[in-house]
Amino acid sequence: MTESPLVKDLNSAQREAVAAPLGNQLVLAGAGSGKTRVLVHRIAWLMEQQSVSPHQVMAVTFTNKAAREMRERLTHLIGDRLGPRGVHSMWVGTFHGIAHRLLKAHWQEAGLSQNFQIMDSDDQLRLIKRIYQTLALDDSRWPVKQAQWYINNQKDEGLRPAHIDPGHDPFAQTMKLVYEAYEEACENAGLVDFAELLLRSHELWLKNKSLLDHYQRRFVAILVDEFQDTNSVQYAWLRVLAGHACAVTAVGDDDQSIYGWRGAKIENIQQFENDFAPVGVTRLEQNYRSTSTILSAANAVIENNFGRLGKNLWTDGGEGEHIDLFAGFNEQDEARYIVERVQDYLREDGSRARTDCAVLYRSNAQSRILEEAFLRENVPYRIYGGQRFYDRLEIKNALAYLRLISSRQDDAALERVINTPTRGIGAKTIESIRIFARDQGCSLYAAMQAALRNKVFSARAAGALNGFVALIDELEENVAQLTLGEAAELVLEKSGLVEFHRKEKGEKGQARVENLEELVNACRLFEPQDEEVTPLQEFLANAALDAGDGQADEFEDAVQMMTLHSAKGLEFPLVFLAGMEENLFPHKMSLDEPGRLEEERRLCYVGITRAMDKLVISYAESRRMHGNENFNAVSRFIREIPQNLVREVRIQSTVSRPASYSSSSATRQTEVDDFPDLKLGQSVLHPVFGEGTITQFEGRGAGAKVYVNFMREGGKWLALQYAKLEVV
DNA sequence: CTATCCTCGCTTTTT
DNA sequence: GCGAGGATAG
Repeated sequence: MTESPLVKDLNSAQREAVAAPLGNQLVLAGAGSGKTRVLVHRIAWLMEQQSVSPHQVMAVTFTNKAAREMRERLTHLIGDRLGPRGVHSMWVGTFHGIAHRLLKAHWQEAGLSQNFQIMDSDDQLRLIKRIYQTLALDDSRWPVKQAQWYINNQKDEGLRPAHIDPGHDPFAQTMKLVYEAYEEACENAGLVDFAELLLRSHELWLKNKSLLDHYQRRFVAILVDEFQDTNSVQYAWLRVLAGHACAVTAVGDDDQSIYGWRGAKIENIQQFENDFAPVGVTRLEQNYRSTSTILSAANAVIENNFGRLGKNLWTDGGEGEHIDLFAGFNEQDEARYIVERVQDYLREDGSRARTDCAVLYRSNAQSRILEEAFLRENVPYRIYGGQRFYDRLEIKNALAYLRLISSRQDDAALERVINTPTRGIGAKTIESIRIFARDQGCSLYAAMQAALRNKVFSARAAGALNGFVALIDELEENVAQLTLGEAAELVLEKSGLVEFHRKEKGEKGQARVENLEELVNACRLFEPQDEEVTPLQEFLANAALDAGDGQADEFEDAVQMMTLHSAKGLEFPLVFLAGMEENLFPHKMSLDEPGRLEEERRLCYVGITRAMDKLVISYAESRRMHGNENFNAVSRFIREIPQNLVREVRIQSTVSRPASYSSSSATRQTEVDDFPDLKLGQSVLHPVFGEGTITQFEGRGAGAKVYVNFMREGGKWLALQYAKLEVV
């Protein structure tokens, strides 16, 4: 093996992966095993030892964040050897970003219009809704969401309407019809959805051999991150591009495949070994993140899955602390405990930060209770995920104005803003424009102008429409001479969007105005890379492909809250896994199929392996779900963790949990036997009535009642079994 | 056109 | 139980 300074600080497995000969490589990289490090070093090594030049390298990731990180680390490691364009001489990006780049360069060959726009899933849904109207389809029989799901799935599998044989299945027949109409509408409006980017560029290569040949010659080395998340088109795309001569390095972890539900195929890892043979395989199993206690728990849980490629994480670090397990009386109790643990953790050592703590949960709905608990104790928190910046209503409206200015054919954009803010163009007027456009086979904007010329509208509607056309024309004229930031500011002012949201009552309007200001700011900071298109066009494409997360309050020291899915790839010294109950995690939708249950288990594995020093697992014995009280059993995943690693935490400062369960009975009921912490004169907290004092007792066991004198609400009798009293 | 009521749905999410 | 989006009345 060549001794290069590049591989000096790597362990032997990493070194083997980095310095493997120029050929196809599969790197099975466990959680926290230095996977990105290996990818970056592999690129450097190929350049140094195999004289691969930067522009012969393509590195593909799934998220913009991962692509950004890779670029940064490459610049850090070999920035001085990358030439004048730095890291931009390589193609480093997401599957979608790279496909977009190809389509922009070869729009003619791909059969697209020159200024095609990328449509996000929201626009896509609106478009399909409109198609439902033209086809007069019943959306209660065939939900629109399902049609969207269907279309995206077909595209992810590489299928066009022509490939689909619906047989006698009325659902498939209808969906095929929608899919066909949808394609036509996209074509006419110059719109391309996410899946289309990949499918279209894949087809481009297949039908244009000389173009494919060009790229196959160009790329000598292709590296793919998170290979277990690739779907069918992505895999096919890669296989075509790589051809027979290119060296592909695929890095992935079958145990961390958690996106099967959106088309990712773990099988692609095994498939890779066949299709790209000969393939060298290396395993990265040494973990640099977690204590051995945490790793043992993770290994034990994932062990229960079948058909794994096999991998066992180990560390030469210490054992660390036990995993704590807390049983909350209900979800409020659980949330309160978590907040308390965070406060203790910070109090123990002044150098610790709130960002060191993360609360992970299975579904977004769980965040509210946790949020309230943090809010009550004035602990700053930040929720990741949820609505993304560019998905916010006000931002989408603003972008739609910019899109319309940049492309008049963009019907989706026109529909969004023609009457936002309201300017007296009603549903009827818009409908007649739609009909006109359909008859003429032109864009809505063109139809509107033609209809105005033919004077088909009432004086009022015509006035409003003329105003709108004048506005868009005026904006376009001015925007051409301004910087992007100034242009955005002008558009927001003149369109009346800022004014519209300023007048909105409540804090919501305020927040929206602030978001719009943030958008102007993003425009100001935007640095165009591409000289082929206008900065505005480039910005719009970027906005469509970028979640734009991490906008506000990024630097505030706050506890991190997120779903298990969004935690993938991150690490925290202190991790809470909340809501570890059957039906919630594993989710009840995943219980019937073994494959889906295994995916839940992998999700649990991902969660456990996020923790560096300390893991706290919790569940609630009673939980309100969709308005009903549920008594869920303890998650099977908890039972899969060896007992000796776990310390059960008893409740100290709260109402005791119900003393006994009759575990034999199928429908388990909470039985209240006694509440040792409750006595006369005790101060208690009620979730609705607030703070009060116990002044009387009545009854025992399940029928026990207390009389509480509330500070705000006065005295009330409460059934202990139902009232969620907390000792203060 | 806007305000309000009502219904619906409800796992995970990137691009 | 809660929030979003659609339908309906004003």
